[in-house]
Amino acid sequence: MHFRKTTEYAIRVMVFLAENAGKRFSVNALNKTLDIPYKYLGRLMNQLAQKGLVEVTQGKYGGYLVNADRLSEIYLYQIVDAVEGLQDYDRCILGFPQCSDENPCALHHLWMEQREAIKNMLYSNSLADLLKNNFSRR
Amino acid sequence: MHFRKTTEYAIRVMVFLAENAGKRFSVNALNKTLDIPYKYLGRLMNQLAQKGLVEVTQGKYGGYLVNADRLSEIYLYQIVDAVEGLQDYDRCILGFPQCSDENPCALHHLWMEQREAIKNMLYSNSLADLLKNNFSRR
DNA sequence: TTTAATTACCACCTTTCGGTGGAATATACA
DNA sequence: TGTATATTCCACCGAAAGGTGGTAATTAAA
Ligand code: SF4
Ligand code: SF4
Repeated sequence: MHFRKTTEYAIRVMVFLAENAGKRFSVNALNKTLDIPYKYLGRLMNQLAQKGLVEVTQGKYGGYLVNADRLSEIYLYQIVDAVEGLQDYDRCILGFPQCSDENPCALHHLWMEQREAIKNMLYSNSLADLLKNNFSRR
Repeated sequence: MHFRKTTEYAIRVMVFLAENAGKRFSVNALNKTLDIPYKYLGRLMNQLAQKGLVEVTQGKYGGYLVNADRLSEIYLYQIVDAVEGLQDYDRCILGFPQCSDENPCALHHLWMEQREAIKNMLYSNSLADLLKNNFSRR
């Protein structure tokens, strides 16, 4: 029960860029401060740029940044979605075809409760919320 | 964010055996009703048996079972522990070395809340609880 | 216009997880 | 004692995730 390593990397980077909103960082710089493998990070940043979560400038003195005025528009679920997709959050633990809220297996309620809590956390917190330590929970 | 497939398999089997407590099932029988690859399931059952979560009898008419009077002793965390270990549940999402409850990153509180909720769910529900739909949550 | 710093792209390697095949061993019972 | 039905064990296969290397394209500025 965990996020993929790549997802952790992505969150790490995004939180860092949010804390330094407006400043531009090269992969090299990010690699040094964030302890994520250089080449892998490069690929990841490219992905995040293509999904529109960070702005990129190429060439010398180029790099990645997230603008301060976008912090409240970028939610955690978008970061997760960009790297590992959101499918798993609607998939069931036992995967029986016949099941539903009306015809649940022994774990249904227990499991749904946790899943919904996590989904809710991802959907209700933007980067701005994180920085404010303004954690909305419900 | 998901359990390993193997963990799902394990929970599936254990819940099934709990629902049919006392009855013995061969891998073949389990494979047919639970839709888990035959050989892989065989290996998994062996693991569960070695961890003491199921009783096994070898040879003809042999198979696996869980006794009715053990249902209240077998907790979800034991099943998870038996197949994927519990390490991930104490590992942090960002993995910075300097962090703690006193010196948290922007995600700390948010993340800990979910992690603890899941751990609590695993630690406070036995197979007997599942069957009773008697979900203790705190 | 050349150079240095940087992203973009593509192919490949490694590790881990899920899955398979086959033979050895155990056991009930005819 | 022989046979059928099981588990057990070991080695291997395949797919997916994580990670690396090399080179082309892009850009600022000397
Ligand atoms: S009842 Fe719920 S938890 Fe159980 S298998 Fe169906 S969707 Fe999954
Ligand atoms: S502060 Fe908490 S969430 Fe953040 S890196 Fe440390 S342990 Fe993880």
